[in-house]
Formats: sequence, C-alpha cells, structure tokens
Amino acid sequence: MPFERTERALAAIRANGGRITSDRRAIIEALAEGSDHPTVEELAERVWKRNPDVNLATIYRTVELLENLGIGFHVHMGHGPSRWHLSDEVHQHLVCSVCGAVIDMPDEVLDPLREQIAATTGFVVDAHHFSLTGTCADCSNVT
Amino acid sequence: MPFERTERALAAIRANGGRITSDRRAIIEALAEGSDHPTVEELAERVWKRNPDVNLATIYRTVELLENLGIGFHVHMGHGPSRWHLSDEVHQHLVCSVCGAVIDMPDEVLDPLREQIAATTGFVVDAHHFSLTGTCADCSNVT
DNA sequence: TTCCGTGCAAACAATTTGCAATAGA
DNA sequence: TCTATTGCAAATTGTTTGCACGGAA
Repeated sequence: MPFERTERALAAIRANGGRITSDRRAIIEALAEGSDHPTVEELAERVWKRNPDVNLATIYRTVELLENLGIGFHVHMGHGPSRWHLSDEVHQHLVCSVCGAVIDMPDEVLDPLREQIAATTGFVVDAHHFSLTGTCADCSNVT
Repeated sequence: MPFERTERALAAIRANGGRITSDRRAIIEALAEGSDHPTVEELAERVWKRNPDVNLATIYRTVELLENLGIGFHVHMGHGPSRWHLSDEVHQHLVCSVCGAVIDMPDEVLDPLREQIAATTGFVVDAHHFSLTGTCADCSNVT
C-alpha cells in the first residue's frame, strides 16, 4: 500500500515534467509509510533514517510540490506547524483542545452540513484544510 | 453597543484583579468598535488612532488576557495571522479559499453535526477556533 | 548538454519573552 | 507603597528564498 502510493506520487511528478531524485523518493516514502499526519519536522526524522543528507528546505519544497500536483495536503490541527498527508487519505479531524487527541472521521460526516450550507448560501464546504476543535469524551467527563 | 461591550470587558478585567490602563481601554474599544475580525496588525491601526504610543507587544498581551478571561477569542481563517473578536460575537466563518471572502453563519448551523458526532464519539465540537474553508458561490460558478 | 533540484545561509512573518522603568490601586 | 503593566529589543518558531553548484534526462 505505501509502496503503491509512493509510485503513484512519483508517477505524477514525472507526468508533470518533474525529475525523480533520491531525495524526493525518500520524502515520499516517508510520507506514505504512515497513515498519520506528520509535521515537516516529524517527516524529516523519518526521511533522515533513509538519507541523513536531505535538507529541511528540500522537504518543504517537496511537500509544496505534492500539494501543487493535488496529491498532498496540509492540515492545521490546533496551533503549531502544519501537518501533511497524501490525498488518498482525505478525512476530517477532530482535535481535542484539552489533551490534543486526534480522532479521524470519514469525510462524509460533513455531508448534511455541506448540503445545508450549499442550499442556503451556495458555498461549497471543503474543509479538510482545517480540523474541527472541541473536547474529546475523556476530557469532557473529567470536568 | 460597542460602549457596553467595552465596559463589560473592562469590568471582567477588574473583577479578576487586573488593572485598567489607558492602553487596555484603547485596545478594547478598538476591538469592540467593529463586528469584524481584525488581525493584531489591523487592530493596532485602530488603536493607534486613539493612542499612537501603544506597543504591539501590549496588544498581543491584552488580547491574550481577554482570551484567558473568556471574553475574547482568536480564529484561524486561512493562512496568515490569527484574527480576534469578542466573545459575544460567536459564530462560524465560511472562508472562500479562492477569493478570500468571509461569510458569517449562525453558530447553530453546526448543531446537527455536533449531535451526530457527540452521539457516535462523545466528542463535543466547539469549532469556532477554526473556520470552514471551501469555495463561495461566485467562485464555484466561474469554474 | 540542459535545466531542474538542492544545500546553505540569510530573510521572513507572527509572536513571545526578559528585564528594567512606570504607573494603577 | 506595592506590584501589575509596559516598552524595547532580542529570541523563537515555522517557513521561504536567492544563488551557485551538482545531478537527472
């Protein structure tokens, strides 16, 4: 699975006239390896296990490239740095503002809201770009 | 209205053992004066019309104070700096990622979603902290 | 052989902080 | 008076950029 995603991303870069470098391969493998949402710093840790010589700026440039090609996205989950994931993992994120826990939700949970908002305002909600903040079950109970 | 909100905020500070300074009064008046969501820089412009000597750091410290007292909030609306508003203006924001337009929605639009998520996960969605991104009616049509 | 991609270090934007001076209560 | 608040400048954090070199195609 991670392998397929890696190859698909590399193919997209190639199809766009971009070059496949060992740096890019290491970065994309590191991003495809988990189903989580690493920050650039966290991604760098993984990349450096493969190739310690990859520069941070290169990682920034590569995730930006992936986003421009529509195969990568960044999400803001609370304060702090952006978090990155590949596009075949689109879903919503519930982030607890007390303990920081992250709960993934299928993208469709927003469908009723989307329909209502589209009907009344014409606005098409996309919203994977931001997470939904709130309080998780554990933190709600501890009061 | 802006006057009342200003007095209420000042009272909350006083009730908490804080001191009322001319800087804080100017900052809160500037924030209460509109129903919009200024960044700290934009807020500073308004503050400086009242008192040009207020330091930026003081504005940062004051909005942080308001937030700690529960009478002010910041929202992330797309990239760029946080935007601030007083707590009696709680609502959701739809932000168009194409043209940047901001549409305010009553907070209750999220109620059905809140109920569904609470029922299935126990997570209590708060969510005024982030805006909902997407594409506004105009930008959707232009394709 | 061409350019694209990369390293490096400096630039940047938004925000925070330490500390001495100042001013509310 | 006593301590919270402020100014100032420096430090931080996350990210971007200019430019010369090196490596894919």
